[in-house]
Amino acid sequence: MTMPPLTASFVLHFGEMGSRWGFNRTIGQVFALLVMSEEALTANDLSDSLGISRGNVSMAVKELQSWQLAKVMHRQGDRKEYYYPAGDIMALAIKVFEQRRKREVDPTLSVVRDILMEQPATPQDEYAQAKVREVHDLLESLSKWADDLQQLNPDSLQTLMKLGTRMGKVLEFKERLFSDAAAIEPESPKT
Amino acid sequence: MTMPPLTASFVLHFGEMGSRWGFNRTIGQVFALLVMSEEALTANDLSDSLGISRGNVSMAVKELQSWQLAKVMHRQGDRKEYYYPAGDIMALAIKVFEQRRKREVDPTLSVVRDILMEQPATPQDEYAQAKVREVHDLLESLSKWADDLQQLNPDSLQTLMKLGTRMGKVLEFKERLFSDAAAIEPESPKT
DNA sequence: TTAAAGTTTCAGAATTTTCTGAAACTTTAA
DNA sequence: TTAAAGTTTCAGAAAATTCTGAAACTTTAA
Repeated sequence: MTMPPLTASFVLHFGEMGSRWGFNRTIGQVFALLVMSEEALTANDLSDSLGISRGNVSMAVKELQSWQLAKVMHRQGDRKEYYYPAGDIMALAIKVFEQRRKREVDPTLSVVRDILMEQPATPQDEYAQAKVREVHDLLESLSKWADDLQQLNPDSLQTLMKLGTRMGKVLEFKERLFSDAAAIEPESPKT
Repeated sequence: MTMPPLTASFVLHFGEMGSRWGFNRTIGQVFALLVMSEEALTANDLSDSLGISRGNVSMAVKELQSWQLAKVMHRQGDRKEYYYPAGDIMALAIKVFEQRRKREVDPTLSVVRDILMEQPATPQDEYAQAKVREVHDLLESLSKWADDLQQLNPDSLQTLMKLGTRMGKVLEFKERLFSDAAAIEPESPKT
């Protein structure tokens, strides 16, 4: 089984990008090939098309299933497992995001929380802890925001992205109002 | 020069996370240490504190400067270079995002565009190209959105993140209106 | 039961990435 | 000029990651 040319170039590129996207070359290639294929593929199809070992394919599909990016199906009277992508492009992208946050943000958030529980031992530690708190606050709001966005259905997400700049305009206007108010009543108590 | 304990644990963690965040352990550690330090640090400070070679530090600070995450300063009557973080936590986070997009999304967008220029050679290629187009559209709106967000000043960003869920509610409401309208006038021409 | 058809595992090989440290280079000032 | 104080480079060593392929395992059906 050999890949049609356009598929091949996409698959190869996705393999190269794999490591930047948090998975390795093989996983990237397998994922891309599943997405590009109209039909579900067997482990042997993948192994042949990509020229990688059967064992490697096995690890890759396992990993993709753990990322919830691929699923398995069976065909009538056929014992082989057929792999296919777990949803449309949008759904897959959302899952990749979700997983990356889990791997990239959550562990840091947890370490950062532990550090904030500690008693600072030196003045430098006090400074460090203040910085860690900033990191904590930022990661936490980021994380919450991502949660919120993920609750949205894919269509709302699309809408939101299209909204883009206009959203920014609204916010800036709102903030200008606030700072004007502060300038007018400079001696009002801080709340 | 030895790091105070809280700093040390943060720095070590950041080193471990380094690779997931798109840079290696050393770069992660150097960056974290710069952020945690009240004073700017010399290459030797970094090398001593982190227990890594002078050459490695040199590469790391170079890389951090190329990411625009660190800057150099000099002190009166002192030839050494002193490194410090290029902005507050929020500004640094924004830069990390920007850089990651540049490294993770832009190359794919470019490959994807090339593929869309090609003439599909087989029916499979046609299917593949349709999928690639979906990927393209998604990446492009994502990229545009990120651009828009980056234009915002840090305070607006904070506000936006805090807005979180409520934003989603608004959008869902808006969409409900749309689909209701469609249900009421099912035979109206599509525009 | 047995064997055929398939999947998974994992030790070690291959590859890739990172790190060291010595040598080369640069800058400053005497 | 020269040398001291510093920085950078890069070949090869070390470490980490990925991949292979043979053996072990599982499932199904005759």
